[in-house]
Amino acid sequence: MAQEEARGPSIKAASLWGPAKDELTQLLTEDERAQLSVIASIVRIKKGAQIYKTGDTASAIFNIVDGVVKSYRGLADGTEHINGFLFSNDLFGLAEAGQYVNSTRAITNTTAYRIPVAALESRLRKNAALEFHVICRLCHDLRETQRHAILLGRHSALARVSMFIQMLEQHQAGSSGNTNDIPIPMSRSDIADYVGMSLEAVSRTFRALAKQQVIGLTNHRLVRILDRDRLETLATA
Amino acid sequence: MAQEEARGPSIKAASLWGPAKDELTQLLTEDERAQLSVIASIVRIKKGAQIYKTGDTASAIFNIVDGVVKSYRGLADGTEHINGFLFSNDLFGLAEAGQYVNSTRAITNTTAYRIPVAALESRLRKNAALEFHVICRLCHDLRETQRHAILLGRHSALARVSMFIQMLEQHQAGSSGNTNDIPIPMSRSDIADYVGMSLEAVSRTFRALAKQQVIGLTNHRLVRILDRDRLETLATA
DNA sequence: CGCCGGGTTGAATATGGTCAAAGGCTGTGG
DNA sequence: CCACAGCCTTTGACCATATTCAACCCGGCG
Repeated sequence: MAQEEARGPSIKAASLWGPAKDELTQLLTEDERAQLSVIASIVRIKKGAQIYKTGDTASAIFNIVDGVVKSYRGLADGTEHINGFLFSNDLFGLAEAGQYVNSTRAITNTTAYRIPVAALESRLRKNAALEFHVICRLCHDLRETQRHAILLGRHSALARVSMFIQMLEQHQAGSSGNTNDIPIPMSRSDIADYVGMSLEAVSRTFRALAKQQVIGLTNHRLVRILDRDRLETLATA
Repeated sequence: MAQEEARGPSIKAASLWGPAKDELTQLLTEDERAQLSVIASIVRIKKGAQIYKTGDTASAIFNIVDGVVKSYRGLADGTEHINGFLFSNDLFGLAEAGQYVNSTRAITNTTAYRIPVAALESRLRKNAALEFHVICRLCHDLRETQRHAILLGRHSALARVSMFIQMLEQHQAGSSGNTNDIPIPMSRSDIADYVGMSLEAVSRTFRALAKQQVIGLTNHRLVRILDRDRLETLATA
């Protein structure tokens, strides 16, 4: 199939009431994407650059075209908790009382739509259909955050890392053709801050999975799934 | 002040763009509450009763009038992960592909509005203002789930339980007058499944906090905060 | 070619999990 | 009204696991 043209902001999510599908569906109509294009601007963020930080005035939300972003919060004890990794078609910029809740930083070079909240809010208040699509997306994010909480609640390191790999795999399956090769754009340290373990434990667990022939590690940034069934067992049990 | 009359479904949340407040604000107008009353019915759920379980056909969402509900998922290894505890003015019944994502069970006797999704969706599609309020509430839930994930990411038992007590305190501050006495409606086992520790560890940690004079434990279902500063320190550091 | 940041590995330690048993509250039935 | 039974909670001892601290390795980049 032909590559989808860049027609404006794109938001995908699993359906709330429709039939179960593996693929996420585009929530926005052509018309909505065009409307949003008018109020949006494209921004390019260099790898490693911070986009905004907790407490900044929340003037816009972002919709990723391409790249990977981490959403995180600095904790009082100096550590960093990563809420989630954001990919194409994701939306970020959640605010509370006019301020961003989390900090965000580009993990790879990233292109995104920047949509000012004022303009967005006025569009939303007039357009019930568009709002409904935003609701669908928020439900999707809520489910994903709940899955993250389940991951963090697991007691075994193998279970956590296995779940993490599965989540990356799903994201990969959605955006490109199904392969067993999963690129790992983030560092071990970022993974550690996401799964709630020390970076050494993450490293050890990856190696343990490789030794058990569950995954292959050609280099630290590429995982090949060798035994999907066993990965599933480790992740769920 | 006089007790608010029961005029129909009630949804509260922290504001997205307004000024920071301690109290949550009522999102629905009198008119919206009246509209929702028409399509909603009141249900009473006995303590300990399951409301629905993961995979059930999602025919309605619920809005708690009074009582406490736990939202949880049974895991493959037989353990139970609790996503959150739900109180007055909370909304629950999140679905994916027409099925409930989580299971829910009443912890105390509970009264709630039951709102069929079909009727709700048709109202939403016609009423942009109502939809906007739902969006606000979903953002609120998202932030709360993110806080839960932060709690689960903390490595120390004292930090987790301290954060948990703070969360209960906030909920208490919102619904009744500010006192230092916090009723604990859920069992140690439920707390354990929420904070990701064994129930024994939860019990030990409560006792440790009591021994350090941070909290007082008149009985296992009532916590009195003795040293709020120290609790804050333990929770954040 | 050598440096530097991220990744891996190792050993000692601490923390919470697990197993086991006793204590206390509640609700029920005599 | 009291006694008992069952469940939840607490406590203790031991053990498994991940953290910590530290050294080393590797790969990429100047």
